[in-house]
Amino acid sequence: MSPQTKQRPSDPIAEAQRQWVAHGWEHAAPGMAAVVSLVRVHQLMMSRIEHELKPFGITFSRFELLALLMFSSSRALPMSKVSARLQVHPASVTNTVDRLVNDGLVERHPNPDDGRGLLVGITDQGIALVHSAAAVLNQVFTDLGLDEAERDQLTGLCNTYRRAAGDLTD
Amino acid sequence: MSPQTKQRPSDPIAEAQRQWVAHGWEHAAPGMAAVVSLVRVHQLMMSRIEHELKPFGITFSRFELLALLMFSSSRALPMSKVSARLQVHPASVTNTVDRLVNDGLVERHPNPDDGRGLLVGITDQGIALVHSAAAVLNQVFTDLGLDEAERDQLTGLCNTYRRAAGDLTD
DNA sequence: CGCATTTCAGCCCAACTGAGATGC
DNA sequence: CGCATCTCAGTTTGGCTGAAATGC
Repeated sequence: MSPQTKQRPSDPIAEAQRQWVAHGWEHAAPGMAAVVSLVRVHQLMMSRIEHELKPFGITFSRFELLALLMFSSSRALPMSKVSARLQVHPASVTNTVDRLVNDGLVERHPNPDDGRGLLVGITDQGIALVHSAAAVLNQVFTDLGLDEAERDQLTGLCNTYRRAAGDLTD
Repeated sequence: MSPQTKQRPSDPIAEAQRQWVAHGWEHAAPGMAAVVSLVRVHQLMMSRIEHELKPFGITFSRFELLALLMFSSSRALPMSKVSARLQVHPASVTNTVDRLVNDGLVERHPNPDDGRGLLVGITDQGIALVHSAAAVLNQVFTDLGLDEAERDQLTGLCNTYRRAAGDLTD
């Protein structure tokens, strides 16, 4: 490679913003930067979390489902409630539950209150796994790389966005 | 369904945070809330963006690739550079480029400077598509639902996180 | 020679759609 | 009856790995 070809890594997002401005889209450039930055942070966080969870043989979405069940009063919930709480498509819940059943972490039971539905319950093995996985994840959550004020500011801005998007009942 | 069963939608994230505290993980609860909130905002933003792009027959990652090419001096880049700039795996770039070639939006050319490599160049059709799609997306970027100060604060916090994660060359 | 570039086959995961079975 | 719940089959997307082809 020729000299100068190996340029400084320089932030791809800052570079994109510069191009946006150069192209006459300066009014949209800061919004674009905000979106792409958030996408990037999401990617960094998720890959960190998935990396930590790998030894446990679960993904973050599976962890979320297990944690949800563990915290419900009877350690079991109807599929429909799981879908609503995790805000994922019912067919995706079926899919995730299938995998967790395969690994012996949850079980399906008939719902005594509604013959159409099923309950998903977490097994003892699932409970044990959530505990060890949570120990590791809580470590990550506790040391995000932001101080407490910044972390709460971030949460607050997310809430502002969610409210504007109609994701919160004001 | 019995009365009271149809509860207020109440924020699933706030609920999770309550459970975290109730379970003795109060030190990690705010970090958990920050992460899950950001994941949720990412989901909301992406589904909004993908919805806007649907009429154009492209996804956000394809849009990013097209925009990158359009802004490069010769409207073409080596695969390796695309991979570095978009921070995606080389095999994923091959995949995305395949689809774009299929739709006539980009073309592969031999790289005159390096016989091993290929250049991906955007076609006239690709340029036209980026222009119309950008018009719609810039609309979204301009009106995110945050005011300018909040939007820039969000970008700033993302940068702080990225720096802590080693994603920026300090 | 060792190294870089790119593709390819193959895998996993998550999401969605549309159809159907079952029971309220 | 219409409606809700859930599964199932099939498609799309993206991301990754490991091996091979090519040329520096």
